[in-house]
Amino acid sequence: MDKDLVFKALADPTRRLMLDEFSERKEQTLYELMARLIMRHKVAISRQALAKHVDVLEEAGLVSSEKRGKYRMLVFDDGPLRTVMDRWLK
Amino acid sequence: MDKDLVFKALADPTRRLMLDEFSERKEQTLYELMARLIMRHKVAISRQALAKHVDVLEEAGLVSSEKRGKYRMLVFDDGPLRTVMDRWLK
DNA sequence: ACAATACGCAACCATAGGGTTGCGCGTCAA
DNA sequence: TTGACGCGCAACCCTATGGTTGCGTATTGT
Repeated sequence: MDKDLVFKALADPTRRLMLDEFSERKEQTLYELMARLIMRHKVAISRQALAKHVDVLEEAGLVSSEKRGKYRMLVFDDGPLRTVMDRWLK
Repeated sequence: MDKDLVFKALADPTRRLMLDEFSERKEQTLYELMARLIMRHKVAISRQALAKHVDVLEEAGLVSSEKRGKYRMLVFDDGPLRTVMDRWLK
């Protein structure tokens, strides 16, 4: 696990909102996620922009994607978050 | 405490190295900190650049500065780090 | 079969942010 | 008092990155 990629993923407020949603629902399609961001957080964002954010979360190991038919199912993993902060809190 | 500012502060690798040093020595002058970054982490950085990073850490509440004569003493506070991750880890 | 849908890819734009250089101001020791 | 040192401020440069638009591809339901 590359901690730098995790912090890079956490740097953006939209991605942090995405993690908020994932912490409540571990599995979501990209469109479900977008709908929730719009409705619950009033985030105006395009599908492509959101897909880019998903890519960043994937590189950080916070999300894994799984092709299901024509949908791309996203699965949250909070593992990296649990380990990344041990650095300064001992 | 503004969590967004904390994540912004954590976004840069140089600032994370600074926190590494602060977690070992809570009080340091700017020059002490610079010397440690250069020696222990081989970071080549100017005083002004480092001062900017300190400003960001201060805005996040991770560091407070105290004027002592002509020196600026920096004091580390890990409080914000301890609370900021509760968001997704429950 | 075919229209709608979910998606990936690529080019492009605009801004944020990390870094540098240059200057000036206090502070302190000789 | 005067020179060296620690620092703040401001202008500038360059790259990373978040966002958009446009197009092509694959999958699905009717």
